[in-house]
Amino acid sequence: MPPKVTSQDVARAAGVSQPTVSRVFTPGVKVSAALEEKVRNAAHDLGYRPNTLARSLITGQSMTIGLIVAYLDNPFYTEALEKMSRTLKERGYNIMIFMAANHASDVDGVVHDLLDHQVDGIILASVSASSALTERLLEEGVPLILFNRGHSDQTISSVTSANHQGGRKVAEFLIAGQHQRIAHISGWQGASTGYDRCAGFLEVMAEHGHSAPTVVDGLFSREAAAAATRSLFATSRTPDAIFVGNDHMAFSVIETLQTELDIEIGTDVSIVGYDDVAMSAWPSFELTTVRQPANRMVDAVVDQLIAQIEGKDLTPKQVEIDGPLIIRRSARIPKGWSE
Amino acid sequence: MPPKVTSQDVARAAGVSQPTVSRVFTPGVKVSAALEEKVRNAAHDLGYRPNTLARSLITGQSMTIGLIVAYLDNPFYTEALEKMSRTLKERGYNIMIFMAANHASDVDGVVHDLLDHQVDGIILASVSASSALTERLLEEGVPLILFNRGHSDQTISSVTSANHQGGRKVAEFLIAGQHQRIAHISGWQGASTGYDRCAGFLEVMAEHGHSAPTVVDGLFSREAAAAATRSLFATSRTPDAIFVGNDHMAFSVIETLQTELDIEIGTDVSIVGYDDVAMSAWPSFELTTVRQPANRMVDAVVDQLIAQIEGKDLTPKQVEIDGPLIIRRSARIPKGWSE
DNA sequence: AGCAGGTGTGAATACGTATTCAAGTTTATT
DNA sequence: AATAAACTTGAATACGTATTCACACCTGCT
Repeated sequence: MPPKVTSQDVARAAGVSQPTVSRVFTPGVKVSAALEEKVRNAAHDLGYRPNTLARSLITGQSMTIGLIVAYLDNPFYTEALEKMSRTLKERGYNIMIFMAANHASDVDGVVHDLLDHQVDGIILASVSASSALTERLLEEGVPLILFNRGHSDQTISSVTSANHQGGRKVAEFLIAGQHQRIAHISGWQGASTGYDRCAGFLEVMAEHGHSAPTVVDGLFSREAAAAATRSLFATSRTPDAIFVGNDHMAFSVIETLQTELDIEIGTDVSIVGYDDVAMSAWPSFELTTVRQPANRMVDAVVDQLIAQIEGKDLTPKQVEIDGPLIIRRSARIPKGWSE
Repeated sequence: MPPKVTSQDVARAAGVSQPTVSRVFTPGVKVSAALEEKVRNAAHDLGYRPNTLARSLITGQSMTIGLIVAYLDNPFYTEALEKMSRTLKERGYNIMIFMAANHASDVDGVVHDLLDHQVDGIILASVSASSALTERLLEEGVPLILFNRGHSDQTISSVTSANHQGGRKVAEFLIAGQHQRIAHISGWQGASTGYDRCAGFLEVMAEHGHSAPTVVDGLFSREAAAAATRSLFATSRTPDAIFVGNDHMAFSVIETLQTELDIEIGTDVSIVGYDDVAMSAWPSFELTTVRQPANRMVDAVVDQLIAQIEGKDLTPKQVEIDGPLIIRRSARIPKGWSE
């Protein structure tokens, strides 16, 4: 194992000083063409590459973003993860990733790990943070953004889709479709995404005189959603439409209806989901759903985070990105609405 | 933004020297109980946490593993990713992650990024490395392991399932089921996983006198697999069984058969996949498939990688982990085989 | 009491780089 | 041609920690 080659070694080989080597590899710093040539040649011959750790230690910039993510079984997050990785890499940042159970205590511990590694910023994908934690981060000057999760107090930045508006769209669509008994298997009510979609949905329902539709919490889980489905159909007044809090649960609902209850989707019962993950377009599901534009959401997170890092402007900002209702076969289509 | 609190600050506050503070936070180093108490109190009061960058710079251990992954749309890899994250964290390591297109050139660039960050080891999940790259890593003393991909020359470590054996199992199962026209939509033949499964399958077919069954490369892609399915059924001699190179493609094959060709799965045609991802057990698919034990494979990669890091023993090792055939409804069950 | 051996601590240094500062060199200006 | 201004470069230093080394201290032995 040969000793690592350092900027000193390159300097010696090129007959210049160590700072000159450093300057050659620091963008935006001028070095005469002659010396630059010599340094680059020497560096190439020796196989020199700058040590990022040493660089970060002195600049205070690690060029690393901490990413904490839960629910990786939901393909929406893997799509987002992939996009984040590409986008951040394009902008020169690396990702240090952790999976977290959704307990706040767990998240706190992981965030401290990230801080120890001097990350320049933190993205929380579908997990929330304790306020003790966000205060600490504010002190430390490390920006934090929630991805696909809002926060009650406005002191913390987030990027979500327009969940309230999306819930409204679904209710309007189902009501226009002449459905009489519309139920909702919601996302986890402890999460803003689950709560806001539900609230928007209920708002429109009330506006149209559908008082107190049945709502069951599906907890963003396939199993809970299947159980909720069974409970909805164990009563006398069975639904003719179900708005499901995300696609991941909707697939489970569809399968439960088809397999266990022999109910036909799109005719006997209309199903509408939320997210528009790739699987929603699969022939097995053909799921009508509200699109969360993962690409634009990721761009927004990255833009906002980097702006905060480089601008040192930590004023929180809540971004909501609107998405259309994507109409497929899983729900009856109202007259005059196009597929 | 308050200045970062360093070990110097803690030393001053506790009335000791900086090295003493360092020793308190370095496991396996003795400090008298009295001083340790004072240091821990001062550290707690000031909110001190050691700077991992500075520590890594001097120890030469970043406690970070580089992970490069492709095909994140295949749930097998997200399951593995989740497990890797948890396992590595338990053992004190962090993950720096990159998504890579499957071009070798792309991978080389990313690996250099990782080396610049002084990662202690590298895992390549379903991507392969150029030999120029592996030589460089060997020089550098940074261990590399391939996950779910083998390599022709034996100089590089890998963890895979027993793909050849798995391909054999499928062929034996389908032949025992009295299938007459068995075809194979293979995984990408440029990848060892795709190739080995195919080879094992063909071997058994030949042993039983089925000469030259139809094989089409599905490239691990849903679209290519759907196209392959159509081409198989565009001929006069249509298959009564298809071995598909992984589950991800198998779902696409099943949907194409059901939706476009109105063929019933498990009766008209038997489908067998490979991986046993969670989705295979979904009621919509009920896919018979060879299980790749993701947990055990991840444990093997992590064990092997850490052994190489800590033992500095870089002798390559190829690990193969056997997995059972999981029998479900997507393929006719031979007499005497239990579901 | 005297000395060998062990233990805990601080001073000094190292890790590999970016940056400040002063000195040296070139270019522009009158 | 002389001086001011602009630009390059190297010496020295800083980042925050872990580790070597020497020293002082305490223990247990003859």
